[in-house]
Order: sequence, then structure tokens, then C-alpha cells
Amino acid sequence: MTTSSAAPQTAGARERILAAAVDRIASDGIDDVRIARIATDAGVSPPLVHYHFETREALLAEALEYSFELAGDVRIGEGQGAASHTERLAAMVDQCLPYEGDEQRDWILWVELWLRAVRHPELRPTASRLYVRMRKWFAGAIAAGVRDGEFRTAEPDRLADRVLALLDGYGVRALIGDIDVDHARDEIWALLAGELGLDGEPPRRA
Amino acid sequence: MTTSSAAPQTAGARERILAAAVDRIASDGIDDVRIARIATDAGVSPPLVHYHFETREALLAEALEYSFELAGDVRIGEGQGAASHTERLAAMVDQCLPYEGDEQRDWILWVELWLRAVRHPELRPTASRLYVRMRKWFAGAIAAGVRDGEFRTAEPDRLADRVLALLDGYGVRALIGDIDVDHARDEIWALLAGELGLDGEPPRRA
DNA sequence: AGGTTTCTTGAACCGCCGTTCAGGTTTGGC
DNA sequence: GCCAAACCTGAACGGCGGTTCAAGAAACCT
Repeated sequence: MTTSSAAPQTAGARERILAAAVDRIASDGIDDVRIARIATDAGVSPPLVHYHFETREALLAEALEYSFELAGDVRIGEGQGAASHTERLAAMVDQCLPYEGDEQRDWILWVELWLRAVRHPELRPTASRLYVRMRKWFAGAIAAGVRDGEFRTAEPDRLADRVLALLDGYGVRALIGDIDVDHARDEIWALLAGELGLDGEPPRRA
Repeated sequence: MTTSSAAPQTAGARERILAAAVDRIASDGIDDVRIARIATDAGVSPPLVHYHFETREALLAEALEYSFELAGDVRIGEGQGAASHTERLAAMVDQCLPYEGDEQRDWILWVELWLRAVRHPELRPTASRLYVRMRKWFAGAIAAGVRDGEFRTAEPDRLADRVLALLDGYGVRALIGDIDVDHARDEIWALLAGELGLDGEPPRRA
């Protein structure tokens, strides 16, 4: 589970609106998001949306940032209970691919962010922050595995960036159905295993 | 040069409208495209747009497809005059990265297509076609280099897919300014050079 | 309890923009 | 030259949807 479904009725209205906005962006796409619909989802009236947010544009921008703060936190926390560095890595790769469900939802948000960040530079830090965090996680996991002798010596930062690029590249291709998600996973793992000197078999997915 | 600027006045109105639509999508984003503006750019009246295209939605969809047919053709034709397989490969990689200008323009269209293809499956074949062509080009170039003894033996199809993934992954990151385009190029070339057994130095960019 | 601030709403407004309509002009066939 | 089809336009329409307004509840302080 990552960021799905709106905030509970008990939460403040502002937060409920944000959550509803995120859901609508993911399911309808930013350009088809209607603030009346967000209001309904959040269980409030349309004017209240404008009480809490200056304008539609501002709401959507904040909603995007909001969702990625959450998504980043959740992902970073994943795979903690794994037995080996190899398993932790594999679990994270799985988390970052557009399987059905929450992962796919997050992927759609991710692509929306890409597109908007091109034209709205103020959104770029949001994307950069997530890249930095993911990169740090992967680099750390790789370095830890090297330290414990589980992986062959590697350049953690460089390899981390390469994995991120492969995740984005294969991921988006899987998202639009041009390749299978499992195939994407195998390819990414193949490179990772090669660089880290693991025996080729990719760990099973939960 | 790839697909930029609208069709000349001499071209049929329908084609001018399509070209103007592509330009507007690239510069304003699909959701901010106004058909009145497209009409102005194409030098026609708004109703004429509806004479040639059933609806706004239909026009934009066709415009996207139109642009990628062109982009694919142009890219495939690049690097023909190169002296070596290595240079041809390097030239194509450059063609496919979001440098300023036309490449960046095409990249924005590309991301727009990704996003819409998620929710509009009828657009997926357009994306797939381009992937197939690019993959075929890279696989062919690699296989040719191997045949002529310029590259170490490799799996052309698999490596081609990996390069495409890296291009998309590093490319989108460069597009939103999180890394430098030249850095993206160096990283992609590093992997390519490693797989093909080339000496590390990446060919210069024109 | 009284007053002040915060939160919330129903109703209405209004600008934008895709689309339509009714008619003009050009093209092409014979 | 004539007719029909294709092409094109100015003007207007219609409604969707973001936003505003004036006023009512709730919370909070003293």
C-alpha cells in the first residue's frame, strides 16, 4: 500500500481535499480533474476548496507534491524485514515497477509530474527530491551489500542511477503495455545481478 | 531537424492544421491547446478545423500519431553518412536525447504520448510502432558492427532494448533538468561501450 | 454569555471555448 | 457555361466549470 484512497472523514477538510485531488489526478488525469468532483469525493462543497486553496492550479500542484512526499516515505520504508541485501534490493525493484494496483497508480502520477515539470519549473524540485531519495536508497543498499561481502565491489552511486534509469525506461514501457512488467523486472535484475556478481536467478516476487 | 514548425501555406489546409496542432501540443501541452489558436496558426478559421476533424479529441489524437510517423522516419534516416558503426550509434544516441531544440520538442511530445496512452489504449500502437522501429534500428546497427568485427559479440535485440530503456530513463531525467544531458549521454555510452568492447571514450557530439 | 475568528455552504455569475449554422467561394467534371 | 461537390468563413450559441458572494454554523477565547 502506498498512497491510495482519500483521507478519512475525521481528517481535516483541507487534507481530505488534497487526498481526493491526488486520487482524481491518478484516475482521470490532471486535465480532466474537476474541482466539483474533488469536492464531492472529499465530502465538501466546491467553495470550500477555494477557501483552502487559492486556485485550481495551486491545488493540483500541491496535490502532486503531497503525493510524492508520501510515496517516497513509503517506498523508502519497504523491504526492511528482508533476510538479505539481495532480497531487499529485489523487493525495492518490485515496488518501483508498474504492477497493477498502487504501483501503477503511483506511476501515472509520476508521468504526470514529468510532463508538468517540463513546463512548470517550480515542480522540478519535487521530482528531484524523489530521485535523490531513491538514489540514496539504492546506493546505500548496494554499498551495504558490498560491505558485507554479499555483492561484488561496484560503484554504488553510478549503479544506483543506472537502475533508476532502467526502472523509468522499462517501467514506462510496461505502463503503456508495450512490454510485460515481469519482463521489465527480469531485464533490470539481469543488469543488477551482472554488476553485483550475483547468480542470475531473480528472487521471486511476492 | 525533425518535425518543427507548421506546414507551409501551400500545403493543404488539413495538413497545416495537423502541423499547427503538433506545434501547439509541444509548446503549450495538450490540455492547454485551444483549437482557435491552432486555427490562427494554420491560417484558417475555427469552423474549418471541425470541417476536417470530427472533434477536438480526434484532431489531437491524429496530430500525435502524425508527429511520430514523421519523427520516426527522420531518426531512422540519421547517421547514414557516418564513417564507422561506432559513429552511427553515437549519432543516433545523440538524436534521441533531449538536447535543446527539436530533440527537446520531440521529447515533450513523447511524454505526452506516454501519458495519454495509459488511459487511451488506442494510442498505444503509435508508441509501440516507434519502439519497434527504434529497437530494430539499434539492433541492426549493433549486429552490423558485430558482423564487421567492430563490436564484440553481443545480443543485439536485448542490448537495443536496454539502450532504449536507458535513453528514456536518463532522457526524461535530463528533460526536467535533474541531470545534464551530456551526463546522460556519457552514462548511456559507457554501458554501450562496455557491452560492445569499445575503448571508453565517447565520440564527440556535433 | 458575548464577541471574534475560522470554517462551511447554496446560489449565482461569467468567461471561455468547442461546436454549430447558414450561407459564400472555389474546384472539377461534362 | 452549369451544376454539384468540396472547401471555407463570420457570427452566434450553449454549457461547462472555476470562481465569487453573502450569509449561516462552529470553534475558540475571555
